[in-house]
Amino acid sequence: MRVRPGGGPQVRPPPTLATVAAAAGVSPATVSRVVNGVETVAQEHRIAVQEAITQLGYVPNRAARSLVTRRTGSVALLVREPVGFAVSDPYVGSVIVAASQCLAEHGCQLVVMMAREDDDTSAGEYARAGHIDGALLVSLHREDPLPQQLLSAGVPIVACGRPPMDLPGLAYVDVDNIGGGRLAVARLLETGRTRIATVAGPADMTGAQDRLRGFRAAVADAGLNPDLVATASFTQASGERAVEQLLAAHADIDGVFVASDVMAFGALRALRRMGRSVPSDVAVIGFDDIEAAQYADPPLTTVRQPAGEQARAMVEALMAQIRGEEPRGQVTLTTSLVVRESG
Amino acid sequence: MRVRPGGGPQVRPPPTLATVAAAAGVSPATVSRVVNGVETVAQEHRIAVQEAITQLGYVPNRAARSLVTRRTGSVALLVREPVGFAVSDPYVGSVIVAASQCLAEHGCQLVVMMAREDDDTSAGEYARAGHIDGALLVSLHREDPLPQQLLSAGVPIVACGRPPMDLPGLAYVDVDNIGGGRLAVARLLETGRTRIATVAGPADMTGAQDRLRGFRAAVADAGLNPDLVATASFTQASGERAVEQLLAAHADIDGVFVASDVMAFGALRALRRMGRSVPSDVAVIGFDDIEAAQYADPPLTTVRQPAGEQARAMVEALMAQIRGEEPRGQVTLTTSLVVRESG
DNA sequence: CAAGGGTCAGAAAGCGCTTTCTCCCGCGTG
DNA sequence: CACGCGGGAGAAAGCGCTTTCTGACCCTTG
Repeated sequence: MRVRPGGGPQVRPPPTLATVAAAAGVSPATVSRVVNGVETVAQEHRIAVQEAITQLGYVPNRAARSLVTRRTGSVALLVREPVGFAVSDPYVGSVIVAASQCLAEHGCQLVVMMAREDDDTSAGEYARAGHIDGALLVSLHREDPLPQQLLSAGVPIVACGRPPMDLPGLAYVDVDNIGGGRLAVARLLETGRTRIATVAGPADMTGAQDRLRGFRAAVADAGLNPDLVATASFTQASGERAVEQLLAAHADIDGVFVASDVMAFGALRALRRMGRSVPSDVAVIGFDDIEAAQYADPPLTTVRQPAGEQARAMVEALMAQIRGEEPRGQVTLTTSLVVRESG
Repeated sequence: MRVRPGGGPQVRPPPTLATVAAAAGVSPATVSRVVNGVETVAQEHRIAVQEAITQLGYVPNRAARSLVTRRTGSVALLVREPVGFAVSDPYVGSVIVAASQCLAEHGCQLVVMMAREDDDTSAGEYARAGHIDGALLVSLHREDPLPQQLLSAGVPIVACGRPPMDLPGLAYVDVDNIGGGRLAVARLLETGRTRIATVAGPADMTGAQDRLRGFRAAVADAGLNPDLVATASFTQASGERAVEQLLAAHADIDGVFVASDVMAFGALRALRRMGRSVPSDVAVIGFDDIEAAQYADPPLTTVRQPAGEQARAMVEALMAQIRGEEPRGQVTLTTSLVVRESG
């Protein structure tokens, strides 16, 4: 094919290393050295090359580079969730944004891949095809074979949150969910609540279970009943339903710890519908501190997890692994209480 | 470097085309033909190669392939917005998810890049470095030089929504925002509203302006005052403020068209705080039909734009361009009204 | 003045793949 | 029987880059 058939205006091919070398009057090797910041190049040549580069608008071809260096400069973010969840959950969204920013500082790109029911192997193959230097794993579920696959293929990975399966070598960055649950209960106790319930997340996600553990421990410590528990699935609708059930069974509940802000929005709605005022009748405390929490009605008191910090820690851990350093393994970040009006 | 210094378990390098060829007793060229589905290979060899591939777990190296084919199998999604917006705006999120799905069906990956204040050229360079077959542009602002850059570099692009700048060759997929604005007003009129206001989006975004145009036209057609307009920035907080201002200036407003669901949530909150009940005192109609709209209190009546369809159309248009076909140029999808309880 | 050492730049060998180009072989045809 | 033709497979030439190896040159030193 000499000319693109229906293609638009003819575009001349982008300049290559050789073009630059010719323009600067040096060898391709020298240009490569300048581009890669190798020190042993005479000042005079360095300048000539740099001028040629800017003048020609040269940009190194990544495919060619990665073919020889075995590094691609991109990192995958694998969301192991059947679609939509990732982007519909604001906390995950924040992690994605922050990770993307942080990777950019390392000169890396983020490739976002979501799980697909019909083709569960594609992510693994993609990684193994060498199109990626490493991967960030989000929303892992217990039976997912992917982490094991990547681990044994030697692909550097870091999980977001403590993974639900038992893989000793798997690095992760978690937040202190147990402590977060305790924090919420402590606040409810402080404000004089004595019938404290919780809306927990799914049973196969470690974060959700840890929050529940923290809740139970703190409530039991206070000598109260730790079994006012309803389970939901991190969506607003499920949170709404869970609170309805809780109040139907125990009309005297005066405080609820809801394991995510999005579910807490559902909880607020259910309470309003059932004629309870927040926080005077029932206090509500969420988890995440997503942006919308401050715009809820009333503004949501919540346990803050540091999305940005978590993303940053994950990226740093991953970059270290990619550089071949011994991974630091597991990191846990602290959570904190943000007091607003709901509880 | 013979051995990775601190690296984990030793991993043998992935099999190459040559490995497979040796195992199958054919030449590398034949393996390549089988992998790429070229017909002129004897059945016998084809089978031998396929067996060798599955047995060795061979995955083609994308960098090597793209070096020669000049195709990478990945497409960028460039969000031209200073961070966070993309993922915090559920509509954009839905488009991302749908585009990613649709691209996967074409065997392509999505690389998500957000604008960064400190390095505005990186996206353009990345694209020109040949790491990408084409790009989807989201949230374009008027002064953005990127589309022009990509266009003249010959990179196939498709914009999400009609672009705010004048670039004849730029393909895009828009939704009928004007019609959507009219739809909302028609509904408000139907339910007997006579003092109809709107919360509009930013002035430099075409979608926002088109919705406003539709609003104005329909209100004027009905012989009502088309100037009850407040401007906000597509965030919940700004929507809340805008409605406050509207009601402060015109206490008798009985219907509001809010140009996005997220802003409409803010509007609902402001109305509640100001003691107006929805929809009996003031009807509220949003735009987007994001998932949360049905969980609002009251459930939000809204103008639906087809996120999935839009993403799909964008991807198809882009793939056509990549294949070198004459681009179909501009597409506009219809919007529809989803009646719930708020208006 | 010769030998040794240190700097810096070019030549060239690939990285793993696709894609010509070439060749071989078996067939039908004049 | 010689010839041409075409299907199918291998040889080999790169794609654009990095990196080792080699070598030229200059400076220091005995």
